[in-house]
Parts: sequence; structure tokens; C-alpha cells
Amino acid sequence: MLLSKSCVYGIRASLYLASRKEGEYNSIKAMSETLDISFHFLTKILQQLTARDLMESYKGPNGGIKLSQDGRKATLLDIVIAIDGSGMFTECALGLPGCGSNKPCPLHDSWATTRDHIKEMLDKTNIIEMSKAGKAGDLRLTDDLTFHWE
Amino acid sequence: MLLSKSCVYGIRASLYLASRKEGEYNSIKAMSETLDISFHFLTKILQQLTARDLMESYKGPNGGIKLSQDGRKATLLDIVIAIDGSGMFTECALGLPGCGSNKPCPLHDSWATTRDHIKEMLDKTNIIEMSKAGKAGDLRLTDDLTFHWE
DNA sequence: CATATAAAAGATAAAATAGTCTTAAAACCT
DNA sequence: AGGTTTTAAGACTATTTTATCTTTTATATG
Repeated sequence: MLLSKSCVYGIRASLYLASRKEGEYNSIKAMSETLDISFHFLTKILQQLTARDLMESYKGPNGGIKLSQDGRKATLLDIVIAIDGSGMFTECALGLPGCGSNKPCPLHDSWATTRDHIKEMLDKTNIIEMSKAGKAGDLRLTDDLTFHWE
Repeated sequence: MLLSKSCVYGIRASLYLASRKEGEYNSIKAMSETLDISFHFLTKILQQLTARDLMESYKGPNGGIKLSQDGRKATLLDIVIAIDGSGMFTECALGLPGCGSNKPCPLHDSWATTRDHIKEMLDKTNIIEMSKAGKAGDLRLTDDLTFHWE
């Protein structure tokens, strides 16, 4: 799999938040139910994004989580790196530590191209734009058809 | 990570075998030492490739493993699918089961393009050609610099 | 036939990832 | 101050992936 499950959850949550009113805190519980993601697990993932200043959280009644100003500018690439790390964009496709331009592995060059392609795809659109396109096209964000953008 | 460790081991083993004399059985033990992969683990991975008729094995003294005729025509894509399955080329990037052209997720189209790009990269060159290029260019197949093509 | 060699197969263990449950801390409200 | 809401943090469990160890099976050879 290209992205870990944690990463996918982080992306879905980000798109969800991106579609919500700017600046307002959103209940993680409600989001976990809407997106059908385990509440505690989602909380942990969001904590990682908060730690990287892509999100901001607030405790207590009417608390919740929202995209930070940085988060609103973020692309999927930022989310992926925040959760899965940058390994996939820096490491050799065969996981060979010494692999580099002076002693490359057989995949080195074609992987560099492919990796750039993946990176570009993830970095092309920011999550606010993606959520707008999601709303406009009534795109899927859950397994079933229960989800509706707002 | 794009490829599982098992898959990477399978690829490295395939390239190793592709560089060896056609038709001859190669000791898995020797290969595991040369490539610095756990012998028993490598054996299991090779069993998967043998089960898919990409390789043939032979027990007993002077036994070992070799690429089958099909295996000699195989590309990295064949190895990847044999070990990691075809999921990465069929499934939604967000893992949403219902995702498809009628109700796509926000990544559906760009992932389709990227996925095709990855697939093309893996399917471009067969492993015999790759091993020839590996030998010609003295390319890396191990962590350190101990490996030499033959 | 006995023994050695090498892969196959199975059992077990370790590590990473995914997921759950409980307690703590912060913020709010009366 | 006391109780409630909601995120944070920690402990614990489950699953998957990776790795190791042991036993079995097939083959060769003296």
C-alpha cells in the first residue's frame, strides 16, 4: 500500500475539516462517527497533525479541532509527511541505505522519476481546494454513501 | 513504503538469479548470504514465486532455484503482484471499497494516473534486461559494496 | 541402503502497525 | 467549588509483517 491507514485517516479528516467553516472547532467524536473511524485512533492521528501545527485543538465543552492557518495551506503531501514521514520521498525503492547517484540500485533513476510524479500529485492541490472540489462533485469520503459535504 | 520488504527481497533475488547462467539451479543459502537476506525468510518468498511459476526449484545435493521460462520474461510488476498482490493497482488510494468512476473519492483520477505511471515503470523492463544493465553499470544490489554481478 | 544435501513446510517469536480502553488535564457552566 | 464536556496521554490488546528455528521431504551419492 502506498499510504498507511493512519495516513489515509489523516487525509480524510483533513478534507473533512477543510470543508467546515473556517476557524471553528469541530468535535472529533462527531467527525469519527461521520467518517466511520475509531474515535481514539483518530484522536491520536490528529494529535500528530496538531504537533506539526497543521491543526489546532481546544479542550472542554464546544472544544474540538480545526485546521490551523498553515493547515489550510497544506497539501496532501504535507499530511503524508506529517504522518508517514518523508521516507518514501527520500529512500531507495529497494531500501538499500547506500543507494545514491554514485552507486545506484537498478531502480534508482526510474524510481526518482516515479517518486517525483507521486510527490507532484500529492502536492498539486491544497486540501481546501480539494474539499471544494469534493463538495462540488459530491465525491466519496467514506465506505458507504452516508457522507455529505457541507 | 511502496513495496513490502518481502517484495524487495523477491526483486533482489530475481535480479540475482537473472544474472546467473540460464537453466542452472542456484543455492538459496549462497544467495541469501550474498544478498544478506535471512535464509529461511528468503526461502519462503521464493516459494511464493515458485508457486506462481516464476521460478523452479530442485531439492537435494546441487539443488536450488532458478528462473523458469516465464520468470525469465517477467518484469518487476510480475514479481510485485506475485508477492504484494495486485491491490496497489486496483484499490482506491484511500482504501474506500465503493470508490469507482460513478462515485469516486477526491484522489480517484490523479491516483489512477499515478498508479499507471508506477505500473508502467515496473513493467517497462524485464528482469533479464535489468540484470544485464545492472552488470554493465555495476549497480547496487546490497547495502554494502560486497556484491558483484557475474 | 545409509548418509548427506538442499528445499518445503510448520511452529514459534519479534517487531511494527492498528485499534481499544482507561485515566488525566483543560475548559466550561452553574 | 463541583460537575460536565472534550482533547491528551498512557496502558493495553489485536493483527500483520518480518524473522527465526525445527522438522519433513526429495534427491544424490558412496
